[in-house]
Amino acid sequence: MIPERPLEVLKAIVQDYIQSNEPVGSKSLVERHSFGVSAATIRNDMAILEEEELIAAPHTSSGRVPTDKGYRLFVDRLNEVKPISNAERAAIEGFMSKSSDLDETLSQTARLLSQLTNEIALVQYPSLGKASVRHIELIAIDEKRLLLMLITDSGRIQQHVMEVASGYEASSVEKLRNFLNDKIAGKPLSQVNKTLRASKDEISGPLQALASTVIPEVALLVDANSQEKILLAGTSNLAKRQGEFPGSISPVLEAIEEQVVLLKLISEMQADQNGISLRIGRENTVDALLNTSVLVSGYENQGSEVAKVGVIGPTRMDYSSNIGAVRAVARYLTQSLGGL
Amino acid sequence: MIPERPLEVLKAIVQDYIQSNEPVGSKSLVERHSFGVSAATIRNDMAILEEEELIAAPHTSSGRVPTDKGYRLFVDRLNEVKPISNAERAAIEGFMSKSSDLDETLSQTARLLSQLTNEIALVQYPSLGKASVRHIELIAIDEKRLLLMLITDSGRIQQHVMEVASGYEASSVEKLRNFLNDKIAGKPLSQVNKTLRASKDEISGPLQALASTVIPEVALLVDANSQEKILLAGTSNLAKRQGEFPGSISPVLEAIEEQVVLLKLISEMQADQNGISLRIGRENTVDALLNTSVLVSGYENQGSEVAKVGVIGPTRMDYSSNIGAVRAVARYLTQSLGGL
DNA sequence: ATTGGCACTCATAAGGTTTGAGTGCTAACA
DNA sequence: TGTTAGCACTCAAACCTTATGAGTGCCAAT
Repeated sequence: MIPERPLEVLKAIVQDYIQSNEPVGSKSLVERHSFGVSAATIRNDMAILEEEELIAAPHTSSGRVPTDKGYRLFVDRLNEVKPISNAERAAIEGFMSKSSDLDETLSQTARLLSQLTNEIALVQYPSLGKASVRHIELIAIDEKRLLLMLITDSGRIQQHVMEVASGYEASSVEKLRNFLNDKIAGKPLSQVNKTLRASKDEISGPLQALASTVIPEVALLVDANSQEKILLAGTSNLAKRQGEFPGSISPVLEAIEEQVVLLKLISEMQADQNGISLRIGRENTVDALLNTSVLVSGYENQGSEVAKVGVIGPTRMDYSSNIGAVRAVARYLTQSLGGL
Repeated sequence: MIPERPLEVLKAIVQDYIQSNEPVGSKSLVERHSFGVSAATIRNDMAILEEEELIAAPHTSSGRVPTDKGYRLFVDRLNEVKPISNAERAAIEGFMSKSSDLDETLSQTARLLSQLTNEIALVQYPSLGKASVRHIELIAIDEKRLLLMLITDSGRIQQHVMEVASGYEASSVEKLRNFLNDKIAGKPLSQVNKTLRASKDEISGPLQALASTVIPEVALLVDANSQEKILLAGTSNLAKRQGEFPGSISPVLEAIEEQVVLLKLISEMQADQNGISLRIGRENTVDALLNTSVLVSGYENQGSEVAKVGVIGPTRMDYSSNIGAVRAVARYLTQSLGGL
């Protein structure tokens, strides 16, 4: 068990390092914090912390830097989340214009969060695992093409233009639309395909040709729809803060552009009691994110968590502020979706 | 008038510099190219080029680097466009899967072009200046909300969820939809608002309440629709090639994220006889793009140019290959839209 | 448990020197 | 007139070498 003061020292080290991006030494620590003991004593404490691998020295006889484990302990036990300032609250409220449009709301949220934190913000589209079909729409575009739309109760709208054998009747389209809605409106997405397959045979006559073209496309759209999707904002923050990154930033950018990896990562993350989850440095299984922390919070729609929103930044990010910001934004987003 | 050999020297300088990213000197020039004259002679030629401000020396007695003016002359008079290789052609054809979906096609195009050139690729959404309404759709989502969709003949589909006073009738929605389509289907976007305003009074009875809510939203959607939009891909290429950039890349990234600026820029650009337009370095009026070149080509739909596609990269980009790639991709895109 | 003291380390900065690619010029040459 | 060899000159970059100083680790004293 680590005694009290060394933990305070760790806290101070994390704070100073986050602020200065310089390894911090015993002397500057006693100068900037009032421990009431001498530098030599702090050095002893630091030796304990190093023993525990909570801090490390970039090279012999330089200041110390928190390790991933150090940040972890800091976040879990020492960090007080900084509530967002009034100015920030105002920014959030002003920014989150009450659009009824899901796409707009989400992309605004992403931009907002990236501005608030100066990190890369990510917003995951509401998961469709539990979503169900609200409405399916079939619109004739021209003689050869139909527009197929799928609207889910989470507000997500997906569309796909499909080609069909020419020469269908306007009335067939309408009939098919009604048929489809009868069958699958209200049904959870996961059951749509099964239901469609089962009811395929109910169609007969002139509709059949059209139906046999359209139904597979519906299935495709449902599949595409259950695919998760992520929105990013503030990628230029990374470039701006290049200096704060050990090594090169380009693998990070690449990993982030690779949405699949990110999705897998954040879906694995388990929320703590505050709804926040955090992966620090190597805790991310992804190699390219070795030096980054991923901080996300779930947001809700209709009472249950549907997806995540958060930030990605260097491990030495300002956890206090960022956790506050992410939490606040997630809350506002939930609220905003509630009204939607 | 600049004599022949100095021009050849300029060409060689541009090529070598693009390849090596190092200032190029007289000696290495004679080594790598067969001018049949000595380094001293080349030096004389270089003096002429410097006189004309086609090349410049980063510092006294170092090699020379092309100026913007030098690149310009190179591109206009010396450069042979490198036709794309078979491998590249195959890549393009394979990549451009024949999706009927405009969004998909464009974002695929952007990714493709960024991979082909290793630059940042940009694709402008088809302009709506001359586009007309193909279809307008009004779909009931729930008691309080309608989904409004606008489909243009360029294939662009725009949607907006709007809130309406609850208690409308399903039949009213249908009537209003038919009314709207009667009025504006086939009309150019620019006339939609006027037409709607003019025909507002034709509506009477129970429809009126609904119409007065919906029509302004249609107008909004039309406006939003005529707003240009740009798609970017390969932003991480910038980070990767950081070293090739004088100064910092972050202002560049910021400028690029600021779509308005980009849009203005590319809309000002005039195509040459090959359909290609190019701004080199300072020719871009935007300060942040001082060290970048913007290379775009128009692409067509239904026989007339609708928007642009191209790349952004350092002034010392490989113009030969990039022009070829942009041209090819623009052609394939045109073709791909034709079938759409 | 805490502290002052001290030897030791090592990255970084500062200064000095070398190196070498590259230029500009001139005088000779074809 | 165009070309060339030759040479003095320049200057960034590479390479030393030498402080400087923040920082450590440890020990003996408190």
